[in-house]
Amino acid sequence: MEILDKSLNFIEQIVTEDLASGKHQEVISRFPPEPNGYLHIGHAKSICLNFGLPQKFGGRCNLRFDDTNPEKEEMEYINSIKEDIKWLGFDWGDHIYYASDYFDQLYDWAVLLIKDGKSYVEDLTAEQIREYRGTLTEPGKESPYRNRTIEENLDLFTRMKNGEFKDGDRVLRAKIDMASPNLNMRDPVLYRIKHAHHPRTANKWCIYPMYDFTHGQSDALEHITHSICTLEFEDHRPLYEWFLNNLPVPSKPRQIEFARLNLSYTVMSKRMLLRLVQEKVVDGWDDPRMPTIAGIRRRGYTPEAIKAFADRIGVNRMFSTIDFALLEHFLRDDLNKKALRVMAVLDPVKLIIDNYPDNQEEMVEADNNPEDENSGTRQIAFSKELYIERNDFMEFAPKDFFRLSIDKEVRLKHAYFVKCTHIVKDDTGTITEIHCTYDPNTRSGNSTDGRKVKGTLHWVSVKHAKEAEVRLYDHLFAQENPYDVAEGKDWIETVNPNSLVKIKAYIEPSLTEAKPSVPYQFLRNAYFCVDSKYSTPSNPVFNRIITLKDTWAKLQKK
RNA sequence: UGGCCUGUGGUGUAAUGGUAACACAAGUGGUUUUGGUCCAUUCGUUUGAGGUUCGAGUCCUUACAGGCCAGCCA
Repeated sequence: MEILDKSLNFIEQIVTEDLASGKHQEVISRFPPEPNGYLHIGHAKSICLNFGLPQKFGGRCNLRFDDTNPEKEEMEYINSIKEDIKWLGFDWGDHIYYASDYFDQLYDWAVLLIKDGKSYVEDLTAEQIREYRGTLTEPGKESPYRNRTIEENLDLFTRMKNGEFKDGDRVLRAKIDMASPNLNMRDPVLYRIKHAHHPRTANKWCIYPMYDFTHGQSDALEHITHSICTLEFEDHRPLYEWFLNNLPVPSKPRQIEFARLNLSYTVMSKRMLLRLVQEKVVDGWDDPRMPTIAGIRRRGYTPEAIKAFADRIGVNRMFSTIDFALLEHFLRDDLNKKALRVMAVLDPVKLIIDNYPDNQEEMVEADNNPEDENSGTRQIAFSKELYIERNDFMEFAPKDFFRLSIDKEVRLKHAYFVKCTHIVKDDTGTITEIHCTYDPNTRSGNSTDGRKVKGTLHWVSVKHAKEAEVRLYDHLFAQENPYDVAEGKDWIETVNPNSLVKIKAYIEPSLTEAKPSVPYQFLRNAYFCVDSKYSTPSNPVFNRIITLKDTWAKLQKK
């Protein structure tokens, strides 16, 4: 067990107590996704928790697909989920399971419940069941079929399994308490008829167990010690325990609920994410704007940043919404350490050094990452004509503008000091050329006479630069809380229309060899990575992972 | 007008009956060959009321606020 230098969250405290009391020798958790969509950053929180516990206290975490609803589940999702968990850096070893592995056992237990007089076949329609269920404030009433004989129930349930009835004709229900203030205890449905092809059991079954009848027993079969789920299952805990207490299960797991992750400027509901995909608001589940693991991976987020984030936000039972800026902080923190610094100009304007020899070019040395002394240096071509960022020049500059202006001197990163002499504009008044002179004695970026400059600009050599498509991303939703929409309005209208802007940029030549998942810092601008889906050597595409903090932009807004 | 759960800076998380701490955000200074990084600094008596106690963010009562539940979804 590793040394715990940090206070324990409430679940870790429970685990610590269970280990200390001898109730358990190790912690066995499980991550139980339903393969009906892609995993998102909210799942990442759960994955870090469930896989983190055994890493910290000893034990293991099973991966278990909760595949009890064949109408919504697909192999594509199973595969993506496995890939995403691995990418985050977690390993389930041999412990991969499927709820469908337990369908036979579950069926036997359903029969046992019938024999014990604790469950019955229901003939009422779905709508009638709803009417009989009562409301939040009124008790339900018992079904006329509630007191069928055991023999009749057995016969009917067997015939349900044998496919003698159509979808929806009958269900199997537990016989608990129609007057319970907890709706989940008002004779919950255990099995429903679905003549559907299942991704794993194919056409073996036409009846499928409900979540409630599956989850706890699956946990018990796997000897899960702590079954961690989100808060909305809190009301299901009495039912979870009812099954464990009324069935001869091999172990008694404990369900513990925690609050799911909410993040500002995004949504975490699989239903909503699916709609964004289906209506092509985004470019698939792995669109770099999506909060899915696949999306943020393609965007260039790192597993380390996500894990540091998950660690910081903690685990509790309070409803809260985390500031997206906190996730961005951990991203920047990690990228700052790793990203190679390169130069690229996203909104170019030509800078011409009039006193630099026409056909001369020279190589200047650039450090790859000042945060990493082992990252080395590279050579960059410098010449008479360069591109710099349009917003690094201002014709009429305020005194706190450190960049280039007429008669002002700045440093070209890794190269020379240049001083602007004049500019050239076209008919519309747009600047087309910025003319400068350079000081040959400032090579590598420092003066010999002690002269200082306030500003340092990045640049690329016109002659040597390559073109690339650059995709600039912003929050997928324009408002902090996408759920906050006026009555009658559709949440999809809150999607940020500027969440993706594609531009053409000039990059330094070394970047044509960039590989996906390797982060770069385009100096003074943002972190980028090659897009794994669309980038090719001849047409490189870069995704903006996240901007650098920009104090100047902040000042300008005032 | 049922049941269950939760209330600590702007945001999120600690403090396990004994000096309210940390991170993010925001602001202000400093350093800097990235207006990045880094460093320093400012910002809350814990939802309200009552109670127990030498002592309460922590325990009790109550009010208020927020969340979840009436799928043959999970």
